[in-house]
Amino acid sequence: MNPNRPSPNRPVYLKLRDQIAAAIIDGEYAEGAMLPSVRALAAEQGANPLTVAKAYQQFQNDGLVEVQRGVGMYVVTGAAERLRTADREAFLRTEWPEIRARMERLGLNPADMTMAD
Amino acid sequence: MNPNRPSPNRPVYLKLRDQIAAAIIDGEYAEGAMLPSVRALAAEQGANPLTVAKAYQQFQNDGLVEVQRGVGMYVVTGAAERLRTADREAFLRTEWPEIRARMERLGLNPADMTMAD
DNA sequence: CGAGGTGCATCAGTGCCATAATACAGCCAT
DNA sequence: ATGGCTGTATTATGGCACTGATGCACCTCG
Repeated sequence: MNPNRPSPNRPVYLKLRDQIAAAIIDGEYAEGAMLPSVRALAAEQGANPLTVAKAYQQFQNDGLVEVQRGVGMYVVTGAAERLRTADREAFLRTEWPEIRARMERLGLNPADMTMAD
Repeated sequence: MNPNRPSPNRPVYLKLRDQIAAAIIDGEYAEGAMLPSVRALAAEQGANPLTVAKAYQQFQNDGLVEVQRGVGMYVVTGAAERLRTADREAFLRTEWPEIRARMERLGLNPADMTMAD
């Protein structure tokens, strides 16, 4: 019935990526700490190690995690802050305008939206 | 770099569906009026007629448009209102909580978000 | 009746995603 | 040194969603 906006079949590696990013921002994966091995996280999430690796990859490309080959992947210091600010900017620039337009069309006002919906 | 939340490759038929829904809500496709033929809209949007048909299909399933075989598809009376209310409810129930959580994580507050940015 | 417009069904092709099974390369504690 | 843990590369395979092309059934109008 509804527009079903969030893509129905979000790829697993993207879900994992979001989930990991959230964990870093929240400090669940503390800076300097080693994040779960691809095999461990794969087993925990019921996914394939390669899929987890694919999710991890983007973070190392962005220099947010550091790979110590044969040891593990570690969260770089300052990763949480960098991640949050970059995320926020991207959100405001690309997502928010659409959301705002959508809400306006539906007769909703963000300013009126508090904890209670 | 960023989570890239809105699925990068949003399927065409979903984009069309959103676009059509918006047109109905805004009255651009008036109630009782016939909406563009699948071929016409396909040509205009540079898409495949089948893709447009797929976008239209959901509206007829929901009884928002009426098909006169061999003639065209017409917007049912009351479609705009029904569509908006259903959309709004769905938005508040499924999308908004996620958006709110996401904003909170990024240190944003909907109440502070006005027309600016 | 015939031409041109409708929606709709069918089949096939394409690309991304996820999985699997190995194998390799590096590090570390025992 | 050896076993066990890391990440990584390779190749192959299956599934699924999306797209594309064609043809058919139906209606309207002249």
